[in-house]
Amino acid sequence: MSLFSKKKSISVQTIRRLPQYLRVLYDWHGYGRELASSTELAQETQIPPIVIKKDLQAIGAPSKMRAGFKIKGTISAIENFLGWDNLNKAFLVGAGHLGAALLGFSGFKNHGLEIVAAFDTHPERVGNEIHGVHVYHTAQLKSIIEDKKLKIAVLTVPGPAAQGITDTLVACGIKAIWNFAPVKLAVPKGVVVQQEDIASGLAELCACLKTK
Amino acid sequence: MSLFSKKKSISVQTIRRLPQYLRVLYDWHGYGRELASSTELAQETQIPPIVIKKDLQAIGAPSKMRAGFKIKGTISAIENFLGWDNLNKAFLVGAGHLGAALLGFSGFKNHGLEIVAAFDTHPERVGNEIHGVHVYHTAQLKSIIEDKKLKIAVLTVPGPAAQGITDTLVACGIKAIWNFAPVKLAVPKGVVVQQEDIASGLAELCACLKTK
DNA sequence: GAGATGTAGATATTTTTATATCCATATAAT
DNA sequence: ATTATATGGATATAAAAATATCTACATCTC
Repeated sequence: MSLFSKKKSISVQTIRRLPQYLRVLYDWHGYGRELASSTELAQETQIPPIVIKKDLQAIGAPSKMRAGFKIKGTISAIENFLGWDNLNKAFLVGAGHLGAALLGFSGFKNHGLEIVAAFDTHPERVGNEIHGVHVYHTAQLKSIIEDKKLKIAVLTVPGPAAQGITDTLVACGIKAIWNFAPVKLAVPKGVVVQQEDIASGLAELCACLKTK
Repeated sequence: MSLFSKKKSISVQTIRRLPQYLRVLYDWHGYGRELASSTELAQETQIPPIVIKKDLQAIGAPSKMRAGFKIKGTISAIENFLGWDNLNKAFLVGAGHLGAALLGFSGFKNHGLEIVAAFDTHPERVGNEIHGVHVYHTAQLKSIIEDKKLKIAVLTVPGPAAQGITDTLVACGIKAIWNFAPVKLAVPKGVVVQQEDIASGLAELCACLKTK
């Protein structure tokens, strides 16, 4: 029995469902509710109750046998599991339309992310503030990453620029990249890349339309 | 042996991978290449060659036994499967930051989507053009949907407004909704909703960071 | 207090998806 | 021509995920 026995390898799908639970639980918590059951969560999220039960079980959310799950405790369990209970300092590279949209999304504070800087190469963007976040020139990446101790990069540059920026980020010691460019990034082992591909969702929608 | 035997029920994951193949194939096609193998695609996309082989097999992409897959034919097969070989007229509701970013994304033309109208309620947005697309008031939804024979809705409104707009869209006969609001939409059977949840990807990234 | 009810917990089963293995064959090198 | 090689095709295996089933128990109703 090792210290690593805790690692039950929670499935990716489970992880992707957690934010959905969180949203509903936040809502209910705001109304002063204290307990919620899998079946109630199922009604709200349209996810089968058995799946919810297993997901919450997997991350060790505290529950009461008959009464369901404690809302406050479940929120804490999810936040803790995702590391959303304390803020990671992040920055954004590529302050174009999408970048600006992300900078304007206030919800990240609830998601463990605090975007404290933005970078771009366009002269008309550099030096401005977008939604309260200063835009630096990309040339300053290294110094500011070190200075502000930034950990997570949000990449919203055009596809052709993505790999070049990534190489710079890796050289700066960044270990986590949230990539919105439609490019598969090559990174050394130990660097986590989360690919956000808008086309995948559209493909799903279109395929569903065609077969229907 | 029915006529429906063709329906091999292609997996969602396969569908979500198709756009990745497409991007690489477009690129190679642009260079005048004619043949590509699973292993080559695997190198470029970092997807295991066996998966690629099965995916392309599943949608019936034409191939040559030894030489690999015909790039042109594979592109056609994917485009045809996804219905991306002819444009669907779409519109966008919610011309905020994210909406504007999507309107500025020219790539949709390659993805079977042509956004020909936008809607919003803010007086300062209504009447403007964003990236060449006119912004109408949401009150005009019904008439313009019918007038322009629009089929697909892209929903980029704030969460609280999403369900209300959805009800209107359903009443207008819209059958496909691409939803970027972090809300699970309730729709009648027969209406396809594709949920785009940015928090899921972030959760994946954070969980990956924590367990590493 | 007794029983009905709905819940989490644990386990088992099924389904889906990914991965591996072997084979026939077209191509390229010799 | 001959051989080596890399590929798609087909099948089999493994892994992952979803779903079902059963049990024990806390709460509620009467």
